[in-house]
Amino acid sequence: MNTEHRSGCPINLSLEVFGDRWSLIILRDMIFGGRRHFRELLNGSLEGIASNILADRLRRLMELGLLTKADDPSHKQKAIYSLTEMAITLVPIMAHLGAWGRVWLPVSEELSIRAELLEKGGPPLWEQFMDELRHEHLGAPVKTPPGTPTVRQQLQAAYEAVVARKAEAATA
Amino acid sequence: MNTEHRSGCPINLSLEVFGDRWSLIILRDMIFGGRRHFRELLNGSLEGIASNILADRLRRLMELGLLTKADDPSHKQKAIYSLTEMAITLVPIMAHLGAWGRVWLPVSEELSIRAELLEKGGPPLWEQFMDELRHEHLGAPVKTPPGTPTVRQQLQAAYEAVVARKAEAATA
DNA sequence: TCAATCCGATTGCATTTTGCAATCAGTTGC
DNA sequence: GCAACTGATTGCAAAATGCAATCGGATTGA
Repeated sequence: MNTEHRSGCPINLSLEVFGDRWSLIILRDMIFGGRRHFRELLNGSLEGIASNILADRLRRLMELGLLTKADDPSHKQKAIYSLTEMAITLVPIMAHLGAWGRVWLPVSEELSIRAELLEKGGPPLWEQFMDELRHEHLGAPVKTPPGTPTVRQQLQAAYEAVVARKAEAATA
Repeated sequence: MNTEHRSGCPINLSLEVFGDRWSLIILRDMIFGGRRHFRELLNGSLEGIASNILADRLRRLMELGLLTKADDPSHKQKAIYSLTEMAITLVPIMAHLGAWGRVWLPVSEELSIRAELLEKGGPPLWEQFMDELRHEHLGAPVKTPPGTPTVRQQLQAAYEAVVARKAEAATA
């Protein structure tokens, strides 16, 4: 990892981590899309990341301590990427960024419903989501009662409801 | 302004605004450093931005609606840059970014004291700061009682106290 | 008056980063 | 055996960045 920094300012250092057009997109897809494999990130990305950029950013995010990589026991060539605690604690920042974008930028309705729910849920919902991510990626024990729908499931259901409603409105 | 977007996702759109190494640095210096002129931003920047990059980013931030530019009545050549409401509402994101960076990145003590105070102050302090910025940049009426120290003054005083303490410790 | 300084930029140029398409060698399922 | 899929790598053109020098106009100080 490169240890030369422009300054010791927290905002500058954060920007040295995320100050590009792809790193946060990859983390978004892992956090909200549940993606763990190279191909899932490559083909599932709405924005169409190139494979060389994806490989470079995954390597860089590992060097920075935001991701780890492990072998997939089911496939000798597959790698599973996991979020570290450092990356999981970005959830509140993602929520704020989404909320800000929803107010000021030309977001699409179906893609902003998740941001809306996250905003309305506030810190308690973010904490629940972070616990779920710790379970998925770090093997931490689950804290929510069994049977509780996961935050990602709730967000996904809301997204699909909007898509279905818009499809119905279009055919009606 | 370019209206082609990679996707309508709020996080992606936010990244299209801030996904570079300088835009947020400029906004940070305007918000926390109170800088309004080209030269102040050019020479005051800890990270050493180049003048052509600064000119390009100021133009871009104006196109995006985050800044406005006006003539300085005291100097026919000077331009005054002002934050818009869109930029002022970034304060909570700045606070979160600073808090995250303080935990996970090699920040310097004197440059992270502001982030620490902003974090401890929480949303009420952010709101007070945003009101002050609305007064400075948008001409909005002040809401705090007269005589109350401004948030920027509080942050600056804390910064200087750390610098003074470290200087004393170094000579002792 | 007049030179020095400051103002917001602009220019030229070398380096670095990015985006895109094609390709790679090993693994898997059939 | 063989096509499809795995995580990447390579080559190359285009764009962004970094740096130093410079611009014409405005202001300042002697």
